[in-house]
Amino acid sequence: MATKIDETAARARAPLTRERILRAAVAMADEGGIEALSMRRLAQELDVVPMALYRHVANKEDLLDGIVDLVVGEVDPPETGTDWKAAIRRRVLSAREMLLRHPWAVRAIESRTDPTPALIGYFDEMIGVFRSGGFSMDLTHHAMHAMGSRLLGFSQELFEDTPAPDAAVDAEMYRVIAERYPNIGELIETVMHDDASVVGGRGCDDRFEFEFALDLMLDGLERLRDRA
Amino acid sequence: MATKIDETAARARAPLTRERILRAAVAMADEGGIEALSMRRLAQELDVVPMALYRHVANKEDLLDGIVDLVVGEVDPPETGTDWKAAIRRRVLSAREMLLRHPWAVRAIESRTDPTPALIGYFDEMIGVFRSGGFSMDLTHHAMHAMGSRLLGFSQELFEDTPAPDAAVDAEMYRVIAERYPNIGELIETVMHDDASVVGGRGCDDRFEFEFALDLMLDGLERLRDRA
DNA sequence: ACCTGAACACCGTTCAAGT
DNA sequence: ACCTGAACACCGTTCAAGT
Repeated sequence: MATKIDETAARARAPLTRERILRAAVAMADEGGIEALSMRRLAQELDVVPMALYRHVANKEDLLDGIVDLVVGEVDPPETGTDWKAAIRRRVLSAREMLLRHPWAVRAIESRTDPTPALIGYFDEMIGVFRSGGFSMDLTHHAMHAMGSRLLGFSQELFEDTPAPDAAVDAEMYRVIAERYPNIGELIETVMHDDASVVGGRGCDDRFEFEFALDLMLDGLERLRDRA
Repeated sequence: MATKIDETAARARAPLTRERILRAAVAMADEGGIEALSMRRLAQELDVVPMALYRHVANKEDLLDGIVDLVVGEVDPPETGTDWKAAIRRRVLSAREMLLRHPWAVRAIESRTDPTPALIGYFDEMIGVFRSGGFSMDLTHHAMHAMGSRLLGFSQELFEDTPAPDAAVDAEMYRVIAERYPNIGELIETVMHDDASVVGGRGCDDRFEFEFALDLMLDGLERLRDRA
């Protein structure tokens, strides 16, 4: 009887739309990572036969394009009426928050071969802010590239989610690391020490580090603009 | 008879080793992208039954760890005896060249949940260069984070491989883009114009843009070091 | 003890057979 | 015309049966 009601509810559910599919896909990726998102599991989640998805989505690539656009759309539009620096700063931090909400998004975006509409719009608006901040088109161009590049090549969030299940195991691990990688050992020691005051403080203050990099870049760009 | 010789040659081939498997995997990813790399295709390429790979590799994750370490190992070690700025600069450019040789590497590295040994070593050496350049441990820490972050959130190589098969199609596409995205339109126009002298010049000089960002960051870091 | 074929539990997508 | 079950060509990996 409960089953009967459930079935009725399922059948009465809103009809399948692209929107509904994309939202379910985002939820699925949020929950289990991008590799947990499959057409078949998605169909199951929506109480629908796998092939039904293909009426609203050309294929899986199209689905990925769709969810990328959905989450990029979550980034706040740039504020108008503030100076360029504050506007860029706010927007970049808003983008960062979106990426924290959807940890799979970076890789999903990087896997797109063609830029999606929302992505293009995002860049367009960003360029606009630089321009109205008095940047030449040339400098704006360089600025956009600079803001997008990862200078170490690899993301360095490598040590962020090292779990600390046991202080003793942790200490032993630290000893091993420090022996083989003296510079990292010293760095960890410094960060740990500075961090002693913070409650449960281990590792880095990611938000602080991100803003450090952001301000370094923005200050550098400002200097270049004023020099010209 | 040719078949007979081929079979003999195949059987006489070097025995399966982890090294040989990893090298073949890198070659396969180089050729067809990371999604073309499968255990089964790899085994086929090595004239071996799929299960034979599992003697040298725990599973596919282990294989990916392995090829990440292999390509990270291709990055030149930091020079000693030069100043910190030149050493960092050279090494980052060396890393960039590796990433251009292996376009799949960025995503592969980002998909690793735990840092691999070569990755840890890379960071350790980089930290060492900053330290011997007179950077405090604190500033070194921030510098490492700054060099690793992507401030636009998304990589911006989005427009780089727009093909130019037909000038007329290109012009039409440009008109459409410029109408909808005025700032990108203006940027493209500027870049195209500046680029007129370059032979076949379309799009950005990626190397220049990368060095622009790198120098912006390094100059900013130097200023911070000297201030302290 | 080592090796490996078959099998399992998945994929994305095609296509022909149903309504 | 629309929908969908079965099928196809793949995956990574387990496991039991072979040597």
